Amino acid sequence: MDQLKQIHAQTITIGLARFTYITSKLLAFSAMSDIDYAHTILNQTNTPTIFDYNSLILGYSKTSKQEMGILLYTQMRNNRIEPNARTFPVLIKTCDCISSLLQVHGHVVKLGNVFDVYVTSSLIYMYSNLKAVELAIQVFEESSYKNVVCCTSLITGCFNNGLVDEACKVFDEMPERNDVSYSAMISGLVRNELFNKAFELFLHLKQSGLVKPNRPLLLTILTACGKIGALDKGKNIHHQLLEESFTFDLEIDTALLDFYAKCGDIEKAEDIFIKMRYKDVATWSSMIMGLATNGRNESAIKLFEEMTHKGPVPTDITFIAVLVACNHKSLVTQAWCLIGKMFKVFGIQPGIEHYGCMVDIFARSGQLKGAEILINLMPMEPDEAIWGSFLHGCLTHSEICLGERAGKRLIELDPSHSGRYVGLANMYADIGRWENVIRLRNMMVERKVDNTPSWSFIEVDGVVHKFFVHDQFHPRVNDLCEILQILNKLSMNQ
DNA sequence: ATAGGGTTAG
Repeated sequence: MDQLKQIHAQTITIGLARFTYITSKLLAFSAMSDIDYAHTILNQTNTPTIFDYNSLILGYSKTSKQEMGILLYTQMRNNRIEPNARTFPVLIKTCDCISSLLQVHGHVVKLGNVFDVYVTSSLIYMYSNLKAVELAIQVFEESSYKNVVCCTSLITGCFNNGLVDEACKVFDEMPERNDVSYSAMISGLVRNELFNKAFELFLHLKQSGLVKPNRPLLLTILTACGKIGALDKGKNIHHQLLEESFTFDLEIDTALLDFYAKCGDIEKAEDIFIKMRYKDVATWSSMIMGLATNGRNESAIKLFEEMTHKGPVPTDITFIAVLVACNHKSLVTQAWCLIGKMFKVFGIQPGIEHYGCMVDIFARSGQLKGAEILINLMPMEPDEAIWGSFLHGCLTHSEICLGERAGKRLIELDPSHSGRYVGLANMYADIGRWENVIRLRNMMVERKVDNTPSWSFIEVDGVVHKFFVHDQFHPRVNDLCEILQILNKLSMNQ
């Protein structure tokens, strides 16, 4: 950037600045790294062109000052500079609410001659980004020319708004696919927890050799392996990353660290952490969470303290990680202090996960009253996890009345929610009040509550095995039950 | 002569 400033100074000294394309080139270049400097160049230009505005709006679209896009567009039009087709893809990217996007979309339609496939794909991307996926679909359907980018935009948009079937349909029907569209498809499946489908498609891609898996795709697959604990599969990706000689950078190293930690190889994760030259807040958070979920709670808390002294500024996610460690050690006061510190020192508003951790800590340690007060005080609607912690705490500390009251109130609040019946029923079952369990089950049938059961899974030799509660479908269910009994006995004797 | 869209780690 300093060099760029020198060049800029020189163009002014030797009089080159009057050649507008030289100044424009400087502006475009600096808009990528120093937006304020780029804006100064625009302000110093006597007759800014459409090139200058387009470059500057693009620059702002990549910063947090999104609102500058519309502002510059207005200023540009006041200066009687007409926008062209290249103005809109970048302007659309700076729209931070649906009303400004609708307004910009209106301008595109009104001008007519600026509507092209770049504008279409940007509109699809931005409408779905702002949670208006129906409008994205509408733009897509009304467009006469749909290229691979438009289709990919819509696939991502559908996936991010829960429209899984629609995303698959667009992918199946698109005439041409490249590495980015495969990447979008597979990462969308992973985000929607359709891991088997994602791995199937990845395998198909590798075997067919249609397109080469790119860096984002390999990172997505690695993350998916971590989420389902697929150690061997993930190790393969690790090797592939080495073979592809992608430069091992912050993102890849952090993804690897997180993957090994999630698969239980905490030593390997620590090894990567220690060897990393550049670590950012995601790296630290990942390591703290890895230690906490692997039972190394003291180390997690120690690492967090080290981070506050000489590491990057923690985020909301870092605090979740250290709260998990506190939870495992029943450090009620310390957890409470951390949440206070998070808000007062770091200005981070507690989210539902932070409240969730705290309720769980209270409930586990038997402070059910504290947990109840917190649930009533929290500014958002408590979710399943929070009520689950509370009910479980009521049960383990024999606070049956409190649990019963909470469970009943929950069902009244949302009679169509199966989890609320199941939570209370599980509590009755554990204390042997079977008549109440049966009553709740009947109530669910009468009220036609959708009761899709929960499930868990494990990957063995590349196959994901899925289990429901009391599921007897697995071919080796007897062996599995026998092993479970042995494990239960072992943990009882400890 | 200069300016545009889709996939990516906690």
